Amino acid sequence: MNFRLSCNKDNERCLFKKFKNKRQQAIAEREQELLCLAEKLMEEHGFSGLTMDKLVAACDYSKGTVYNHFSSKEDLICALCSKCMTLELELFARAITFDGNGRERVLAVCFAYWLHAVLNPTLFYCVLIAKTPAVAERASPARLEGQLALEMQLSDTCNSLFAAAVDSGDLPKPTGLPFEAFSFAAWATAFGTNALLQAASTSQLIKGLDAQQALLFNTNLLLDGMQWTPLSSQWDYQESWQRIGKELFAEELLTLKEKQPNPGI
Amino acid sequence: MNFRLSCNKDNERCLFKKFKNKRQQAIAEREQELLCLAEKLMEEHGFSGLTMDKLVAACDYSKGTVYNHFSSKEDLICALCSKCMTLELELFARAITFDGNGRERVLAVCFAYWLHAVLNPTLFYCVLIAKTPAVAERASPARLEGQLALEMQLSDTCNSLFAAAVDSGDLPKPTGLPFEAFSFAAWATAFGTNALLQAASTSQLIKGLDAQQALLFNTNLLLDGMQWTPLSSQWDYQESWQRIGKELFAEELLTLKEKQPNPGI
DNA sequence: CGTCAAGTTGACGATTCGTCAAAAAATGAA
DNA sequence: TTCATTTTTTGACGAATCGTCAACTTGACG
Repeated sequence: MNFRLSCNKDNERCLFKKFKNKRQQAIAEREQELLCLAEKLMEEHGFSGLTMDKLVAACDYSKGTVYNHFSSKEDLICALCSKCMTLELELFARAITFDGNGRERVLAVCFAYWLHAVLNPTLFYCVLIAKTPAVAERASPARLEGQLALEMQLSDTCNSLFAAAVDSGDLPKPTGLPFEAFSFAAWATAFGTNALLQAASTSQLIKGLDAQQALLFNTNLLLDGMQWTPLSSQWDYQESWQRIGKELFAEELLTLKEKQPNPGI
Repeated sequence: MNFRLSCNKDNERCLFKKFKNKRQQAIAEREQELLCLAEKLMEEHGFSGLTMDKLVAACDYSKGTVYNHFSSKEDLICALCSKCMTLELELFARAITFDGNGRERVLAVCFAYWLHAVLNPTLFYCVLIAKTPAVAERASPARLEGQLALEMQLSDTCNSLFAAAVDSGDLPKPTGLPFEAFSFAAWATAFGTNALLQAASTSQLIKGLDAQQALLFNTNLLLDGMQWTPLSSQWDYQESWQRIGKELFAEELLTLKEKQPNPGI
């Protein structure tokens, strides 16, 4: 039974929930409502503006009820982190359907990752902070479990792209290391680039670099290093990048333009 | 005068300080003392264990005095972040003296970066957290300025390696982008790898990967992608990595072994 | 010794966190 | 419907934390 719950076929899960107890569903909906509120609070009043007391004041429920959902402030942050990863997962699912070669699909995932980070800077930070011992230590076990499951789904999504590339021969197998090492490298580079660029907007250190350009550039370097064909010298990935934006994320890019009137250099 | 203070010739600065007011120096020393205490508190009681009240209780000074040093808790965290970067700077300075080719020196810097992150996990997290808007917003302007200066010194150190490589012809100039783009890519990859591996030790997601191996592997991929000669296929960088550890960081590696009895796989 | 600037102190009010006994609501049997 | 039982909700409360500030101490200097 436990096993069934943790499987990721949403239909089954929803049916199960609806059948057994509609009460539970109302609770789940309320949780989403609270999470949206929390996100809004964070966006408005900065990070430290997110307070349990404020959340209680902003919603129609009492403190006890809120604490029924989130066992602590840290648990709430982890919940936001999970929400973030769920959104990412959806974007990634769209990204890997991109009509192109394998490398382009990886770029599409990077595009999605970057887009999500820029559109939801607060949530992006939540993921960072949720990894922090202070937070992880105080979150509820159930929440951490859910988080781990999401992480695995995310990395599975990425791994599938690399596995396919190895199968098709576009990407030579690494010697002495599992092919997941490739996948991890790409993830680390994308993550590091996004994180530093987000932080850089604070510190204004790397002014000359456009975020999109930097991520595309860095990823291309890495994939070239893996000798994933076609190499960046043999293919116009700049154009692929544009095409990814147009064909997969037109709507999100529009939202982005509304948010930031001046879109880079 | 202001300019003189912000220059980085330590001698001048120290002399200036000592001459003008020995009182100031006592204060500076006390600040270091408080920072060490704060770090210890964080290590012992987890991240949220670091509390202004606890720091006050642990030291011999009153709350007001502590607040004379750090205008807020966030300011204290930023101070810890600066301490972290200062340590990194020292390690990097040692790294770039490595007796080898240019790529090896970059690896040495990566080695130093990794080593520092593993030896001071709490401080490493401070850097992450200090970038967070919540923290940056509430830190004192002076502190942020110092932090920025340190960041610039760090990136200058890295840039110098890449500039030298471009000059010597080992590294082809990037087309259409400043060569700092290379430096940034390496930084982002190293940062992302370290951060994810630190977090991974929490989430146990990437069990099969050894941290050192992963960082060496990822960096090599990236530098190969840049076509920085000699490529990893033409040179045994695994051996370079070992040599870096032996020749530059023997002492630190010993400390590491004492901390972690089981050194990877 | 007296004066004044600089530095120190810790009590204090304001927030925030998380708990828990009591009240309210939902459930189900008679 | 009625009433007992279980589940959920409530908000007052105590403990911890943050940051302030008026009073106090220190030490430099004439």
